[in-house]
Amino acid sequence: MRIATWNVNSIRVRQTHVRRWLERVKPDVLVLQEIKCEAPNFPAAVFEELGYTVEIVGQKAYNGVAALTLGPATISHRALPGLPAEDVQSRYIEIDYQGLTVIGLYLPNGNSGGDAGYAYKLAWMDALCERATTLLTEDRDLVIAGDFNVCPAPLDFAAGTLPPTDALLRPETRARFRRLIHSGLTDPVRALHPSAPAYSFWDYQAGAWERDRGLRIDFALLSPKLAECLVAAAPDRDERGAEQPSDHVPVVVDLDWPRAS
DNA sequence: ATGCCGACCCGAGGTCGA
Repeated sequence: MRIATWNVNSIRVRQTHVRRWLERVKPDVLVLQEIKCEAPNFPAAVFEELGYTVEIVGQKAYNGVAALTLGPATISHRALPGLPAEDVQSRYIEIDYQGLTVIGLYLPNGNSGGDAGYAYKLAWMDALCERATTLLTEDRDLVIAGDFNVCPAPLDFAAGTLPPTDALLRPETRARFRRLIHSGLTDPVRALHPSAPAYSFWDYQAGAWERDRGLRIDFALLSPKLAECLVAAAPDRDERGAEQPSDHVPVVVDLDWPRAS
């Protein structure tokens, strides 16, 4: 089982990149963030031709998430349970696929909108912790993947790229990420690569890619039984060097799951 | 420290991202 997450920064601009990547890497599941379009404008046929089922939680211009699965999947949630009903930002998708529950998310950045913008990020993280706890209590085999907009530790960002007050670094942000991990989830990239930066994002500006001044903010967290099946996990850095790339690269996790024995 | 780039809206230039 190969599971991947990718913030594509517009699926319409990046559809050829994603198609080529799917043909090369052949994940069973790919969750996408920042598709930046409503469902009717999502180029679903491009991926359906490759055998993927496409589930979309779209939004015009901003945000928007989707899940591509090899073969059928069932969408169970189009918004994060526990958020106010009037919240219209498309940042969450939850699907059932081959016995797995897969969440794809685009967590609020929290640097815009002043105090209210940061409070929204924290409320979002609180609701996510609640959702994770609920699903883990139900003993689901769970993957929570996406753009978390959190650098959990100093190793996860190049020195000097972010001020210490940045919403990706602030203590309240990191405490909530730790709470998520402590609920029983494993960060597979860090588990297998304890001392590698393993960045998943490089800003378009200031030569960030050329200088390797990146951030690790995209994750695919695993529930306990899935973590025991971990085989490989890494960002696909090569995609950042492509022509007209997204500022994020895919993060790919391989699991020996379901186990034969 | 920062919006230098790139995407969105539209059909100029403002807004957003991390």
